[in-house]
Amino acid sequence: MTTDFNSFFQFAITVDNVIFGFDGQDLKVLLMKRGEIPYMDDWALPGHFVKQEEDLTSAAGRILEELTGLKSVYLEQVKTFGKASRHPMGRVMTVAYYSLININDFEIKPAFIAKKATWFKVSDVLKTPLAFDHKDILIACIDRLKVKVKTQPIGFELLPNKFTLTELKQLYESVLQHQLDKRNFRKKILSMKILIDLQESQEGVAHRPAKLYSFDSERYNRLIEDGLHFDISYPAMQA
Amino acid sequence: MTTDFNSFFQFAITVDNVIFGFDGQDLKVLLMKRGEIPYMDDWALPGHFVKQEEDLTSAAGRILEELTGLKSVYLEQVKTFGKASRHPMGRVMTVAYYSLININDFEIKPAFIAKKATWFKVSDVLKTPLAFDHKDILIACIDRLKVKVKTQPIGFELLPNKFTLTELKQLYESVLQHQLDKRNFRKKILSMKILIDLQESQEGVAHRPAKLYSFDSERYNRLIEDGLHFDISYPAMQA
DNA sequence: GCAAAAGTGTTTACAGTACACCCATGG
DNA sequence: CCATGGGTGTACTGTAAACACTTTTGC
Repeated sequence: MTTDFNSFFQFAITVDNVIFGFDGQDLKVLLMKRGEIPYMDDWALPGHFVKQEEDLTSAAGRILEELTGLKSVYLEQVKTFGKASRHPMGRVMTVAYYSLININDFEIKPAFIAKKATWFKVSDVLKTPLAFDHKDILIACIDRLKVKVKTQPIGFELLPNKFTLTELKQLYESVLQHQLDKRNFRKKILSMKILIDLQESQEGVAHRPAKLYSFDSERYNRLIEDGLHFDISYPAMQA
Repeated sequence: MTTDFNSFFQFAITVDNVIFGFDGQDLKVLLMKRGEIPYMDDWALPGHFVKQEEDLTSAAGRILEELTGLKSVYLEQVKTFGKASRHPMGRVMTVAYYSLININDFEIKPAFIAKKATWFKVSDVLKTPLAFDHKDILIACIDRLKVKVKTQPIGFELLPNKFTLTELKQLYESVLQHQLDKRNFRKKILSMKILIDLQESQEGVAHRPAKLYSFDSERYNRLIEDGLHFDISYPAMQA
């Protein structure tokens, strides 16, 4: 009975992290070039083994911080992948997380530059193979992000503190893969009253400068309690 | 390096399964009385260790089938719980699934009767303690079910093949914890044209017998491709 | 004929949609 | 003065919401 019991304790757990960023134009994902077998030289999601005394959530945070230096960013567990054959070196399950970071706050830590951590356009990565089952993991995280971004104000995590409405719209379009109508989008967002008008404008652009806004999370929380329905849906489409 | 690597392979993985049923009145969950330490004699979710050569998904299906004899029921992975301290006997992560079964199809397998597998009203279980972190797991599964049932036609999994519109409404009310307006609910469901009118009625009830319907999944799939939005939301409320 | 649940329509209000032109700036 | 993207309003349409009475059966 005891030996039987011990035989179950032979799994390894990894966390793989789909780190999303937004460059003002496209949704991006951070990949690393593998320096070891298996899948040597293939692109892979950043990830690592969970340590014996480490909470799962802490492991996810650790991976992100080791790589980017960022703490307390948006991090959400998505799904656990556990096919017996998924890892050639043994029985390894992986728990997929995704995180949303402001691409400007970020610099790749020196220790990881050798591993060629790089941003890729999500749409490009979907066309190329990745190590292990990382393509499946990426797809699961994209799908979750699409659902989540429509009903929770997490899109702001991908933007700088100060942003324009056009940037916000572009962000939603690149995540949802749908065009949004400019006037309807502005009307909807502004009517929620969850943005602070910073009374500032862009500078040095060769066109009428856009107003800058920031997200008012305290106000958002108050409004949610009063029954606000945050919902960005893409029936507001355009040809 | 190799020893280091092997040191990661000391986790055990379990699957815990929140099995939901519906008795026509309330949403129910199946619990088992633990016959061993830790948490001897406490109520717990059905679950078991994942075996070395077993896919995670297969393990979830196996647990369900061993207990109920049911195959190919609705089964969805929800979340993995991995606090280092969550299991007193060692490092055990658990992957939570929930499943939806038709309570009439079901009988507890003899091997499990000794373990006192029993249905409880979900609303009652939420008021009592459970073994391990199973309360957290249950809550996560309820939350997921609430979200899912609104936008996917999974509620039918909990009903007999033939059901009345009142039963369907009662089901949604017990899952969503909101009253729905009778006329608006009927109008909405029937306008989707995803139910087959069986041209039969209840028998032996002491009031006007209700018409029986069944869910037309093929038609549903066709309509979804044509852009049907399945959405049962509870703004259709009543005092 | 009474109790109990099934079944049925209309009106109102709000939110989603479609759509085109003027404005401010840099070069 | 031209190119570029920023910013604005209105009319229409469809769906959600509120709401009360009649019907059918068993006893």
